[in-house]
Amino acid sequence: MLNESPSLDRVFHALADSTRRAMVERLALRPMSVSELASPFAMSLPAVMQHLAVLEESGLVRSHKAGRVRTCRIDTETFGLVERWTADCRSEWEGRLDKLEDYINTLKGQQK
Amino acid sequence: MLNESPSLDRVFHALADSTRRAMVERLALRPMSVSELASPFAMSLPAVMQHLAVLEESGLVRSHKAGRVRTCRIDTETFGLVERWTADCRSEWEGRLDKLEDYINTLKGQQK
DNA sequence: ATAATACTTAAGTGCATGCTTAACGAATCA
DNA sequence: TGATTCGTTAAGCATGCACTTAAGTATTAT
Repeated sequence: MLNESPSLDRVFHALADSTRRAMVERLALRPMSVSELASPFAMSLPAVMQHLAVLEESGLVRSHKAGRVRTCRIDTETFGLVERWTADCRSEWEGRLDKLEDYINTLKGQQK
Repeated sequence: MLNESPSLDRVFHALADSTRRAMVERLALRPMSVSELASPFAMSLPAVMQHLAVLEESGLVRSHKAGRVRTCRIDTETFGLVERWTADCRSEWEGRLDKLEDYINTLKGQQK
């Protein structure tokens, strides 16, 4: 706990932008080229490239170039980081609630 | 899909900072006052307050003041937003992989 | 009444982010 | 070969972010 985790910083930051989330959603459907990925967005290609760079640095997306076309795909592994962190938090407070419930049940038991 | 979702923007942005994640982790253990929440961090109280404001605006944390002490607690509901978005993405690409697997199985069937 | 506690507000600073346009590089097509 | 297509690099700009210090305001304790 109290982990600095710069990689979680990068992943959450990458997902904190609706354009980048939409890119991730598109890539969840299937891998695609940069220009196909960019097509629905009302911004310049360089802007899309910068978003793509953020996604790649976070580990959420990988890409490789063949000829003049770069194909991008989701890296499913990095998604696990987010899922794991949220699950850990949840289990922490649910554990706490369970203990509270146990305590209440103990009180009820004593009343009888 | 292709949802703008400013609330997801806010939630992910709130979680994209290790101090704020640590605050969430602390509050997952139990509700606490601002100064207790702030105690492990090597920064000024106003800085902590600003992080708290970001967390509250995202919906991840609620607080109320009694006398001179403000007590903060996690709002578990907003966590669901993150869990739901990631689960939706995952099911999208897993659905795709299932379909690919089906297709491969069909090919195998044809070979026999 | 005084002092200490617990937060709050305001203002300022340096650096990061999300775009833009303009120019360039390299692979494919006619 | 010369023109397109697909992507990349560079520079610049407005805005936002994560702090800081300094100076408040209530509340509670002595």
